Amino acid sequence: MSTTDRPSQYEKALRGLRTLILNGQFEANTRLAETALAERLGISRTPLRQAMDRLVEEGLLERAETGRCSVASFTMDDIIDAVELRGVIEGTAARLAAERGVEPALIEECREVLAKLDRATAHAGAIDFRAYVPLNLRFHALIAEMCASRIVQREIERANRLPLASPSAFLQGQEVAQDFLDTLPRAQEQHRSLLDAIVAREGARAEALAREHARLARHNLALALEAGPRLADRVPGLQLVSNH
Amino acid sequence: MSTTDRPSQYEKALRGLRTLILNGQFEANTRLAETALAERLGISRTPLRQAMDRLVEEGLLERAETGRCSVASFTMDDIIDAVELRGVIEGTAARLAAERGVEPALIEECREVLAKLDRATAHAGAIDFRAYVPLNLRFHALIAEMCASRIVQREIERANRLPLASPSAFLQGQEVAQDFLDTLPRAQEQHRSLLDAIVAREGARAEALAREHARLARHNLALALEAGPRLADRVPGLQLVSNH
DNA sequence: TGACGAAAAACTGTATACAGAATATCTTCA
DNA sequence: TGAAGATATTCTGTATACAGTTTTTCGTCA
Repeated sequence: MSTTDRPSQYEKALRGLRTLILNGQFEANTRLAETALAERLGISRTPLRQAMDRLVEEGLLERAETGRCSVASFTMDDIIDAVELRGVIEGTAARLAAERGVEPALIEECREVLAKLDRATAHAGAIDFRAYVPLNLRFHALIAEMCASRIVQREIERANRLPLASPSAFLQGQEVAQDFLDTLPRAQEQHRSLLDAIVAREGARAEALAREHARLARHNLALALEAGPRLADRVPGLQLVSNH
Repeated sequence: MSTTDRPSQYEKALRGLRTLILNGQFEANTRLAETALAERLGISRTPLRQAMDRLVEEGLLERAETGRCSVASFTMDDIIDAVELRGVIEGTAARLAAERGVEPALIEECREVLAKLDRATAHAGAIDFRAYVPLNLRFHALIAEMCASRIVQREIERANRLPLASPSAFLQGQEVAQDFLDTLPRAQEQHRSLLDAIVAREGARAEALAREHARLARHNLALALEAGPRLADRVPGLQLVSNH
């Protein structure tokens, strides 16, 4: 179950099926048959069903009255709301961190991440995209840690699993789009302000900044859809969004 | 699977096990053995395991590295954070409802519920507790509906399942406690103001009011713990909270 | 007496069989 | 030709068997 053990059949099923769905191997609303899928993934139905239950929970599958599962489809509004919610919950973590105070070690690590992000985004013409993505993820994880609440942290993880809501949802395959790259320095400025607010114990400001920061993802969704179907193949899950 | 069908074994397992846990049949951190539980509930291990996975997801069970499940235990801080989060997410629903506008029929139904709640709480000395609980639940469900977002609604339902976080978590077996009954008229006034704010399209006010309203639950938690172990037997799940 | 280690028991993860329900196919009749 | 019904196929929900771990028990030795 951990990093060293070889993965269980359940994990194999979860990872495999999630990858199939996000990579667009099925059209939205496709009905999935357990037997066929189990064979395709090389496992039995038992762990596959476990994985399917989990993906229903995550929102990637929908279960009909009869028990059958189909691949979910999303509207623009769904994505917008999911991003809004992620912003709200991250904002709560930021506010609680500001209100309750944060361990200095976390602040310190966050400053280091910000410095590295600075280096990656300093030159608008030559942004180091490869470095950016994991650093960005780390920054957001640190904000979650700062609230020191396992309940809030748990819900942030969940909110990030909502389809296309995670901080890195639109950071895939967009390294070519210039108008997207232009948003990265702006995002980095928001990162800095957010940490400042938390350190200064300014809860309301921290919350507002986290929310506004999430709005960038909404903007990126619009950019991604403008870019046309060419991009839909490269942003995981994007082909499950209807009307485009 | 629906209301008319007889419940599936999985539903039987889910309901049965959840009831056992919330009614305090197990101490916090008790390890549960699947075989024994399945026998006790009169079903096989397969649907029981499904139910246990679900309860892990809900936070009522914890799964160890080895796969074993144990009954969760909560600290005061866990409950406080869960209530805070519920307030934040309900607040988002209220704000979105205000910002985006609400179908008149929903407003109308909400007004009727408020009127009935008025009647139930009008006389501080003779509060109709039996009527209050379902009406209160209905009011909160209506707020969730008003945002007209399946994503937000979904997360509200989830937030309500967080242990002891639901709007009615502390409305069980407290009909005897006078200082608790005293909070009900205050809650009702908040209900009214919240709907007013939504109708007036005052998003920020609606959000703030929903949050403050959730804080009442926190206050009730304190009251419940003050009341001592006598009450712990009557509020489902309360015996899973440590240090009291 | 107490710690260590081996054997035994119990438990979980997974595959599989089977029954009943849902779905698809085919046939019949207007 | 098209709709309706019957049959056949497929699929899901559940029970159960079994293998590999984990946990417990028991006996041994210092």
